[in-house]
Amino acid sequence: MLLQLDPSTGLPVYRQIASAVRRAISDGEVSPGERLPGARDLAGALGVNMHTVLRAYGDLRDEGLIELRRGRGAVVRPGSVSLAGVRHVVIELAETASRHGIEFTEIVAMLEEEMT
Amino acid sequence: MLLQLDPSTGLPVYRQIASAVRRAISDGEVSPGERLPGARDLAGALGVNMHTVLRAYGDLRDEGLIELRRGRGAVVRPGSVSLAGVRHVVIELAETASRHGIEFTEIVAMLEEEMT
DNA sequence: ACCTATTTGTCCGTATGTATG
DNA sequence: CCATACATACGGACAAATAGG
Repeated sequence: MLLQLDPSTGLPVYRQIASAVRRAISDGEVSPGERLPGARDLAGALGVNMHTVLRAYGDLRDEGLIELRRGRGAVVRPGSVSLAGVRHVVIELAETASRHGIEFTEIVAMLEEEMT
Repeated sequence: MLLQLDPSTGLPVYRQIASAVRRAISDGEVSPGERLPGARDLAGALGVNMHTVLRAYGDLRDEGLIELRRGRGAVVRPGSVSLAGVRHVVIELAETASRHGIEFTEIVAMLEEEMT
């Protein structure tokens, strides 16, 4: 799993890490059951603090993509492939909407039409 | 405004037309106030029936992107640039969700987290 | 202001394919 | 396998809006 940060985007580092992991799961670079790199290792490789990586991992856990247990590290959960792909587009939509100043309720209305 | 159909996708022609027009608006190839090609002309150029184009135009009108009046044709509405961009991502999300079998309510929950 | 020809979307119906029960 | 419903695409006729003289 190759991971790259881009300082020019202005996006928080922990979000960039989470996005990169989501993409890796969605693209099948890491499969359910596999372990992600340990927080210390990844932090060292990226040149950031361990807690920054852990914040990203925590978000991914809250989204249901990975399991996080002391001693075992971060393990990709079954079903995460679909979730990661969808989550990626959800985030893209949220960013697009806020960029254009469109409200959440309006987005939901548009989505409801489209998903009928 | 150049428009191209792809028969291999299996997507309904009227949807392909609507998508292409949305992208053209979003990319600034046509600006608010400008006229879209008449339904007969565009249909002739694409080799489809006039009503197929009109169905696409009707959908775009329902989305608030264009105005449709007989005698005058289809005119791009102000504010359509933002709307077109957002709508494009909304459709992408709807397709991704259905492909992965994820329900509308679940998508809304994910979106709410993200847009807070 | 008037008339008329043209442009253009709207409304009627029809055929075909594709799920659905 | 059949019937039903639905969506897609096409065709012809119609009426509103527009443009030119």
